[in-house]
Amino acid sequence: MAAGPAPEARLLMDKQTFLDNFSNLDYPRKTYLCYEVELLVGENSIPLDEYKGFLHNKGAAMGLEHRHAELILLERLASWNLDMELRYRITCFTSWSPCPDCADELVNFLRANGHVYLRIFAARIYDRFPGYEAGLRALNAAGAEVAMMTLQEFEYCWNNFVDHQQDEDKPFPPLDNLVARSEELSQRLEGILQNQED
DNA sequence: ATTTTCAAT
Repeated sequence: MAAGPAPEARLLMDKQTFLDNFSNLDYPRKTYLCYEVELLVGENSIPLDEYKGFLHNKGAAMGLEHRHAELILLERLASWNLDMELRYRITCFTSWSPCPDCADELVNFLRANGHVYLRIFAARIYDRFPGYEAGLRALNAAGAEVAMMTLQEFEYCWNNFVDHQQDEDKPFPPLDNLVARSEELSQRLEGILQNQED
């Protein structure tokens, strides 16, 4: 077998895939999720690059199982067998915020794994199903940070998860209205999280 | 200028 890439070489996301799926001005019918893990040691955090990557939901090809992105993340997490004696922070950048069911699953995971802290930055609010607000609040109440992606997170993802070999493509191309839309969504999310409906 | 949402609310 030919020598493969070094173990630390990770697959990066195609530029256009990122732009198409993380744009907060569109409504793609799939979800991408970038994730990274840090080990928390005292006041410090150590990036664990072997647990850095991205995934997307498993679609609906006839008869095949479909699965939301968050559930795939939880499967990967389980496979890593993170040390229960240590503390970790998982940061996700997801193109759609978690649906109510996925929010429940994440809450269950957090309850069972007190050594894992979770941060979720979403490009858009997935408000298709009733209960999405309560789901986001439940996540928040379970200790997860839930926020919208701002320009800072878009740039971070671009620099850390996206393949832009050519120099001319290096800086994140600021999409029209992306920042304004992000601010709008952040205000809306803040309202959702502060609401005490349930 | 528009559109609408990880198949199946």
